[in-house]
Amino acid sequence: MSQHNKTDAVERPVNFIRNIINDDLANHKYERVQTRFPPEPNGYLHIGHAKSICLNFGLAEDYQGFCNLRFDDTNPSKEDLEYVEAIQKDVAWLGFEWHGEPKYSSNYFDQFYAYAVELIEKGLAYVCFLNAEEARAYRGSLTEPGKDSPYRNTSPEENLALFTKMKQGEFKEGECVLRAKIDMASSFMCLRDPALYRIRFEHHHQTGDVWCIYPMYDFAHCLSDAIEGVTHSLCTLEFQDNRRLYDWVLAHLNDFNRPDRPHQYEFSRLNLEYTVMSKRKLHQLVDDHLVSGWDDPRMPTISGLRRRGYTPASLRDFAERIGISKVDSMTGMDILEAAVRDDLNKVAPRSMAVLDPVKVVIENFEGEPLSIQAPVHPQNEAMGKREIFFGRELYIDRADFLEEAPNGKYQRLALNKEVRLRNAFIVKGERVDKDAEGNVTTIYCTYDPETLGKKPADGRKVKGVIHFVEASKALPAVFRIYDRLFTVENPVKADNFESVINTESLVVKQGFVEPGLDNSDPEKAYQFEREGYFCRDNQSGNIQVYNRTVPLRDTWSKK
RNA sequence: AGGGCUGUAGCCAAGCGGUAAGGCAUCUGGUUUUGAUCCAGUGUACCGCAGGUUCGAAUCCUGCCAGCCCUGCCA
Repeated sequence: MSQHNKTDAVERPVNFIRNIINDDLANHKYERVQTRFPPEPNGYLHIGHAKSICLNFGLAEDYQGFCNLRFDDTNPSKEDLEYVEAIQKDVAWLGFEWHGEPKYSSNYFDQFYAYAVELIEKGLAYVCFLNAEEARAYRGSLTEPGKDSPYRNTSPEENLALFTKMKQGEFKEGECVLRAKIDMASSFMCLRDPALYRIRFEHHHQTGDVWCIYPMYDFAHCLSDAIEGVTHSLCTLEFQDNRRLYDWVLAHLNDFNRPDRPHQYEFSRLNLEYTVMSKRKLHQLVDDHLVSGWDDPRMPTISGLRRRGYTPASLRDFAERIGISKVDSMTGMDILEAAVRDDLNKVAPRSMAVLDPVKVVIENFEGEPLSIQAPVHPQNEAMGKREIFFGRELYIDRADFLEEAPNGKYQRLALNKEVRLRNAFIVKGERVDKDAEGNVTTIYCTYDPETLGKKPADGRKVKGVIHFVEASKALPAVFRIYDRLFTVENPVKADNFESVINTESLVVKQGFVEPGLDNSDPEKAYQFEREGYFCRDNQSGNIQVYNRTVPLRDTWSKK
């Protein structure tokens, strides 16, 4: 019990929130840690949510507390069951377990109502009949104080009666709201008598039609935290001002005016280069058919990244690498890509695929294709062997052949030059056939039969290695090569963000894979050697369709 | 005089008065049947700027500059 820290050897990087928690525990402000991940079910989760999920659930794990999954469902006009289901799936896929059943803010609607009544009784809330435009005018501006609503001094008794009528549906939508009575001159705009409840005759996905008044975020969120016993309520920077309202509400309710009530802390949201993170923009991409859906592999959504081939481990590692702070930052894709490569390099079986095939004929090879046992992972023998073939007709990638080697650094196939075929023999380019346009149609080679699994006996050096597939056994396959969705680092800054979409963010290629991939599983990662990490598309059915997750690191083509 | 925040290497990010961690990227060697991996090495960071306090400041104080957020009956 002496340490509130780790349960295992995993050391997570420190951040200011951990420092706060450590202090709180040391000072006995709390004796436990409880967090929550509180998505609004109005869209799919993206990698920015993954950062928050890893933070909240990670803290709960490390401090042996727990973390609730709570749907912040206070606005029935924007929310949908489709999203609550998708969100649960994504959180679970990331590998986190929420505490007990999923929670909903709507579970607490009765309690919210009772707390609203308490505020009214204390003369701290009133029913206001100013319409939306009037309320805006009364609010003042950033530099001028607002004016008190004419309904501000209604008696608690009268307000109670009015609020009851609101609940009973006796007023029209927009006719009135319940407001907190705070300070119309506050420099925090959110403290200028904020609305607590509004009228919405709307069907709610959890509570059906029992309510026609719905609480606002600022009222519902702090109360949900307090009701659940959350200790550290973590959110993003734009809620910094709202913290004053969060504190005000809890401070004025008898149940929660205690030192161990929840406290809110804000960290900066994730911004990733060459993509967008706001739900509005993501919705726009989907609705305008700029992508195939929420799970388009180019989307920064968790479902998109999953379909792209990202693993839960890689996303969690990414979250750890970028850390938590309060700086407005723009994170580079390189960190995300480094995280997947690190994971996939360790776990992905190796295979060979030719994405842009050109035929090779081995002139001195006769007979049936030869079976060869190749390692599934050259650095991990425990992963076993796989069967590949070598024969008279092969495919290699067009990019791996030039009639004439351009310089001494060139390590691929050329006429009169030797190169090793990965996992097989050394071959030498002899001559080519071309079509009318001058494109190479067939490369004729000879192979050295003494070089399977060994270097040439005469000691000659053959530096290059290229990959191939044997033609008669190869499986036709489609490859989807993905690139960044936008052409600029920060699409939000563009005048029209649709004009800055990368038209080459998806390039489809037709080629071949090894026969062993016949029944590869969707979403399972493979390394196609020298090409990158790919996974079978989860919607491709019986056709071999592979999505490129990320190419291999390339320190050579840039030179 | 509106308020709330933030400014540490190309990008993330530790540091909380004792003289700048780490990751990514970069570069250089070595190993290698993936120009990958792996291994070793590699950074003069005016710690936003200017003053001040101190034996000593990225860390404390003052002023300035820059960026982000706040006037939904959205979250």
